Amino acid sequence: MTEDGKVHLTLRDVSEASGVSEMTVSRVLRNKGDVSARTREKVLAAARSLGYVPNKIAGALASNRVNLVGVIIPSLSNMVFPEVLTGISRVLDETVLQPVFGATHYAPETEEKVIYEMLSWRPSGLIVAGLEHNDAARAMMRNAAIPVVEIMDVDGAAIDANVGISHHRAGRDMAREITRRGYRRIAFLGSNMPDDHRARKRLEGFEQGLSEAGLALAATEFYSGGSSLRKGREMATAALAREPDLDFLYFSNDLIGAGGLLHCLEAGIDVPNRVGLAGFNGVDLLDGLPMHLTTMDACRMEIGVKAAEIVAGRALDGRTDLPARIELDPKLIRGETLRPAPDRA
Amino acid sequence: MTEDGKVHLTLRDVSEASGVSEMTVSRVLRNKGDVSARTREKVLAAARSLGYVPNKIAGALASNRVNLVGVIIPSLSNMVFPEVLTGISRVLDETVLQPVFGATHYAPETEEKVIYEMLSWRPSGLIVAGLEHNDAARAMMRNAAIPVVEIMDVDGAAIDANVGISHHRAGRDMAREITRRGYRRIAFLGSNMPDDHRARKRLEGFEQGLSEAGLALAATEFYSGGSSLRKGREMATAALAREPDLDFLYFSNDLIGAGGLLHCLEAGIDVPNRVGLAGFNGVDLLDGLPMHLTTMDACRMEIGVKAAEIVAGRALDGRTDLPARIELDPKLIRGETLRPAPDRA
DNA sequence: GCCGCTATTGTTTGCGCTAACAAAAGCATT
DNA sequence: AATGCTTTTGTTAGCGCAAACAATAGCGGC
Repeated sequence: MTEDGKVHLTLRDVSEASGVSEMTVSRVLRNKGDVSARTREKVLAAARSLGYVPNKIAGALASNRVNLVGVIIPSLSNMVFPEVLTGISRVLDETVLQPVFGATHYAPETEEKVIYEMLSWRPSGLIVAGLEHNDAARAMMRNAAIPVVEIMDVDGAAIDANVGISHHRAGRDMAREITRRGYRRIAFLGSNMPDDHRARKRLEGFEQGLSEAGLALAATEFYSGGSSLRKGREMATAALAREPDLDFLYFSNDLIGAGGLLHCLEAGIDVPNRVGLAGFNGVDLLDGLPMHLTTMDACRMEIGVKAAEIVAGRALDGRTDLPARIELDPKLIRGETLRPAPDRA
Repeated sequence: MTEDGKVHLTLRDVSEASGVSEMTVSRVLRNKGDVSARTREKVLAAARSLGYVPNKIAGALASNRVNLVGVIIPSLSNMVFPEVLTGISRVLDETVLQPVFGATHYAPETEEKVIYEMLSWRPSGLIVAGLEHNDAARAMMRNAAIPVVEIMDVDGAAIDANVGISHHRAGRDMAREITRRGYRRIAFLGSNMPDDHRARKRLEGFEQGLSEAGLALAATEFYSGGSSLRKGREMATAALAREPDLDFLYFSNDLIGAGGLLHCLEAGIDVPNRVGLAGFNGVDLLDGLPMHLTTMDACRMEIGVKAAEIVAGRALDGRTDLPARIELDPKLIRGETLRPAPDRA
């Protein structure tokens, strides 16, 4: 079947092969407008036998509509984002829109470039992780005249719409849970990436929560590069060596938290009584460790769903009634690395 | 600065603002052809102050060149693929090409749709995971007249170029290592997805390797859904309950393997003497477990790099001297869950 | 068979840009 | 100042498709 020879098949080829006008072919292939069943069959048969694939570049230019949604996140290898992407896909799959992904690697200049590239394809919407962008990026998104949803974080001013959790609050709430349970010598262990604003905000909120209880961080430990169990182990080891009387380790994510937990268990430390631990994210990949790590769910899937709903609703249905800001509730997952709370009246 | 008002800025707007022709603006923004420094400055200033973002849709149509490379993989949330994507990005970042990702969720019809969508954007190349595709997908890729690289797997016939490892061989080699070390009651534990052809090939190779030693699988255990430590634990528990005299558990990936390992350690089983374990992939995220899991490196990063090099070399430099098939060597990572090999003459 | 409709098909135009070619400007040499 | 170059800028046409409008076919009622 599938003739070669021609390098680029166009509507004209299908039109000639089926004996109708290009416009009719176009209508058949897009299911747009009325076409008689007989003609439709003829056209589809011709298109199929030629192996014709429509040229969306030309279609987009002619119709001034591009059914793409740019999704810009720091990293594809961070376990945090796949779940957000799943939420986005789940919603967009029900529409004509398609997500296109770009990664910034936590670098503002890279983010600017990625946004520029995305916008140069004139997408129907943009979903961007975080509220921090450089001026150029911010200006481009403001001028783009498409729905822009900033996700993950709500601590700051959004350009357009915003869906996420307050990382500041997440940190503060965790601090309250920890202090309320009687832990007093508390360490923070996390990444030292200056552009991981959400981790920074959690730390700030955490410190605020501690200070409300009259406490300050007893130790901090930072690492660079990607997370892994090993990094968590090393940090826990180092922190406990330096400050042996620590009684709580708060990690900036679950993977390093799990590593820290493994270290403590191996070292024969009584968890959660002698030392408690907590992470962040609610990564269920890790469910299955000897002990459930205390963590806080970041509502990742739901963030993706809500963000996609806003983009789809606005871009496709022209809805203007959709919320511009959705703050979700990170929920504490108690696990077994946090002592039970004391009874209170 | 950035004037609003106009919804769509075009070259003409920049041209009028800077007092030169559209063509000259186009040349400046693409760094193409000679433009005097003075004109260049004028144009760039105008473009910047207007907030102009070129329209790649129009550019691509006019030039018949689209600097995108479609990358089609089963899943973004499988820990296996981020590393491949990293390899691809690393190479393409040095070129004008940009990767665009699509996920098939291991469903051939979804794959067909994703390939169709990708091709309708007329990309410069395609990188597709696996060698198994339905007829329509295969025909489209054959007719696309662009470089198509099938990755991960080399056990089968490729459409165009092919980079990967032999999963059949990986399974067989692992069986040889295991039997050589004296394990005899061996179980396979993996996913039951009918369309995970690479896992299937590993199992087939594994069985062949066993039969060379006069053995057969003593047990199999399958799961559905995503991998997690918990799944691995459950499968190990179930397999050992059913066949208490098993002395080896071969898992189809590292995550479930790690779960199995945690179960064995907790149950007080002597690893690797009473029971040995192995996984597949070489996921270094998990480095940091109480014991290093034996596994086999799937060369994921290198697969991405080589595939991208082939696409870039062919699409950009018109090179025809690039290899059409690259088989990489999966390397055994011994870890500590496999007994030492007996000495041999 | 003619009218007036609706269902179906066709024609023209232009989306915003770049390739190819055309023209003009700059500049040293004679 | 005219010549022959190179460098810089402009003009024309068309990429493949879909919107808007135009035309034709089909069909029932009289």
